[in-house]
Order: sequence, then structure tokens, then C-alpha cells
Amino acid sequence: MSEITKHASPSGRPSRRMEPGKAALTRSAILDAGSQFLESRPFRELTVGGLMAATKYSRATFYLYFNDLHGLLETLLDEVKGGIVEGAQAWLSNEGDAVSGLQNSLRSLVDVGYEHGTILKAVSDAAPSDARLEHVWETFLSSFDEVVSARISRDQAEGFTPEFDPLLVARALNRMDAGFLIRAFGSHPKAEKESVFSAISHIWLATLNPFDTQTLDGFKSNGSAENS
Amino acid sequence: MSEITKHASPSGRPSRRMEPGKAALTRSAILDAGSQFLESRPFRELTVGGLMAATKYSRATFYLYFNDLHGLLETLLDEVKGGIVEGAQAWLSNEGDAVSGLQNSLRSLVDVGYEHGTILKAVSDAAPSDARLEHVWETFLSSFDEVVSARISRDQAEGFTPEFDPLLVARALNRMDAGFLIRAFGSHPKAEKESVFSAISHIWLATLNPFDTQTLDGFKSNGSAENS
DNA sequence: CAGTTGTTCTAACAGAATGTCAGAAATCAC
DNA sequence: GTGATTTCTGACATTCTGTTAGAACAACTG
Repeated sequence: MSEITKHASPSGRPSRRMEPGKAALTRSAILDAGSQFLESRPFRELTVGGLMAATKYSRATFYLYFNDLHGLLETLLDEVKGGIVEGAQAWLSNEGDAVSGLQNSLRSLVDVGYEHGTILKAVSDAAPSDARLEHVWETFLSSFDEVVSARISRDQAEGFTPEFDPLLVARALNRMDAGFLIRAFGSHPKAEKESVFSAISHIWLATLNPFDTQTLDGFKSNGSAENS
Repeated sequence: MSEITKHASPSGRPSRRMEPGKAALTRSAILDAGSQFLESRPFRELTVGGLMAATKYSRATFYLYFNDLHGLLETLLDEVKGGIVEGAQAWLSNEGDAVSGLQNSLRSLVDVGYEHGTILKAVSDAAPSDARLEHVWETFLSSFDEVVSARISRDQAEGFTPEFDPLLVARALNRMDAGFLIRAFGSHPKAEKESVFSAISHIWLATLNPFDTQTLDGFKSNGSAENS
């Protein structure tokens, strides 16, 4: 979806054998080296030369598998995408009550952020310097806007959620998630998961379900960072 | 504060005459050209050569006044800083009631965002590619975290605001503002001011002043985008 | 106005990274 | 082994960056 695998079938017909495939291995090796690099250093310090020095291949080889460093990030992002959408599903469809469904979704969002924070930060860092990656990233973020907005509309119709422009509020909340999670988990040392969840969760609930008992409970007593 | 003005006094003593100053003019001309460029095109397309072609000076001249393109952005950001801090002052000190004070602050924040959106986007775009600018930008954002957090703590002590970790919630809300405003006003066509204010305002109020009458009013009737 | 001084600017250079391409090397099929 | 295919590399052209030595200019001084 992201990068054109140039070597899949150089001539028209499909290559006879498609086993582990040496090419696939090389590609993986490059992706791994990239992932690992970004675990400890920012995207701006990543160069094709430096990256390939960490593999047993030459610099030119990189261009056989990716158009450029942004292309590599695009691939890395694809690998993360799955997890996020999946975890949020519960709330987005109407399963369970709104509040705890939302909490579950946010919980899993925080989990993914914690897990893949450095990749997300790298993509968000790299996006502004490349039109194509910027578009991919923006589309990725926007996709949440639409689906969250839809859920808000439903809750508004039911009277669970106050009236306001669902799309804009969804967009604001999603930008908050992105910015806050990347800030919290984008580089080491990572923030504490539970406090991050607690803060985000408060804001979403206060905004979307201010009348709900659970939300109000959270307001009266202490719903923030547990005595860690 | 941001860039070293190398030519101010090349020898130790201050230069005798400091009138319009030809150097200052040149510097301004470059800043203007930069501003104007960013009004219509993203930072990634800005090069020193291209920038200086829009002035009557040579490429090398650029380096007499700025270290690099990031340095130029740092200067541009400085010019915007003032306006933001100023507008928020009302709420941050305790003048008037919390809710309308907050609304005023947010209103003026949205104004500044609308006014200087393209610069803010450029800085936020450029920051990840330069350690120094990244630090400046991060410090800029964090400065709001602290001061907002302080105000929240006060309101919590008074019982106006629910209990939660003030710093983390402040950070999340501020990241939301930054991301959302840049998204809304960072490039043309700009979003509608009033709707943006309305959305942001809703979230802040719901989070910080859920018990307040004005907030609750906003919840019952329609507080979002006025029939423009 | 000719000399002196300091300021402002530029042409030319050296370096770092990118992306391409012709062909070398490895691998496979028979 | 030999030929075909896949995988890889050295070498090149390009683009942008940041520096430096000195040219052009302006202003004041005697």
C-alpha cells in the first residue's frame, strides 16, 4: 500500500518462486535497522548512509526497496496502524455503555502510543518535510476525526452528549491525543502510562459525557494519577 | 534573544551611528521575504537561495544575519510570542470570574492563531529538523503548561475545578490548542474563527468548569458554531 | 578630494547528503 | 557448467549548505 515493491515481478509475469525471498529479508533488515535507530535517536539524524552502515548492505541498496527515508517511515507507520483502529472499535460501534466503552478505547490508544511512541514521533517529525508523507499522516489523523465525529453525533441524538459541532470537537480531541501521546511516549524516558491515560480520559469524558454518573464520580473524588 | 546580531558592534564599542542602519534594513527585508514566502508555501520548500532571490541580495548575505533557516524562524517566532502571552494574562491572574476570563483568554489565543497561523505552522514544521529550534518550540509550549497548571491548581483549591493532575491536563489541553489551531489556521484557506473558538472553548470549559452555570448553559442549548 | 576606516556585500570554494545507473556478483534452473 | 534472473555495488551528477577572502561602498578626516 505504501511503497512499490519494485522487485516483486520485474518483468510482467509473477516470479516463479516467492519463498522467504532474499529480497524480503533485506527489506526487513533495513526496516529493523530503521526502527532500532529511531528507538534512541531523532529522525533528523537518520541518513541513508548511516542507516545502511548498520546493515551489511551498501547505501545504493536502500533505494532498491524504498524511494527515500520518508518512504521507509510510511512503511513503518503502516505496521502500527492496525493496532490502533482495532482497539478503538468497541466504542466506535455502540457496544456497552458510552463511558466505559470510551475508556476502553482510550486505554488501548494509550497502550499503542506507549508501544509505538517512537515510530509515531518519527513519522510526525518527518511528515512536514515531505509532501507525500505529510498527506499520509494527515489522512491517518483525519480518519479518526470522521469516525469519532460520527459516534458523537449519535450520542448527541440520544441526549448523552451536549450539542456542539461534532467534527470540530472530534478534531480537537484527536489532535490532543496525537500531540500529547507523542510528547509523553515519543522519546525516552517515557511518561507513566496510567497518569497519561487518566488525564486524557478526564478530558474526553468531561467533554462528551458530562452528565454521566461515572464521569461525575470522577469529578467528585480523585480520578487523576493514582498515588504512584 | 534568538540570533546573534553579528554586525551590531563588530569591534567592542557600540557603533557611533545607529540610525535606520542599513544592516537592520537588510535584515528586515530578509525576514519579510521569509514571512511572505511562508504565507503561501510550506517550510520544506524554503531554501536560502530561493529566499534571497526574492530580495536584492546574494545568498551569502543571508548568513550575515542568520545562522540558517531555522534561525530565521526563531526570530519570526519571537515576534509572535508577545501577542500570545499578553492576551492570556486576564485569566491567568484571577481577574473576573473563571469562566469568562478563560473564554477571553481563549478568544485572544484564537485571534493570534488566526493572525499568525502560517508562522506558527512553519515553526512547528521546522522544529523537528533542528535541535535548537525544537528546544525553543518545546520550551515555548511548555511555558504555557506551567502557567495553566498553576491556575488550575488554584481553581481546584477553591472547588471550582475537579481534582486531577493539573500539569498533565494542562499539557494535554495546550497540545490540543497548538495542534488544532495550526491545523485550522496554518494554511489557506483558513477555517472559520468562530467555530474554532467554540470547539476549543467547549472542551476547556467542560474540563475545568463543569459545575459552572455558564458552562452548563452551554451544554443545554447550543454553544457551538453560531448560525454564521 | 585623497586617504583611512569600518560596513556591507559577493563570488568562489569545500563538504555533506541525495538519487541514479551501468554493470558486477550471487543465486538458481536445468 | 551455462545461461537467465535476482540482488547488490561503485561511481557519478546534482543540490543544497555554510565559510572565507576580499571587492564595493559609505562616511568621516585632514
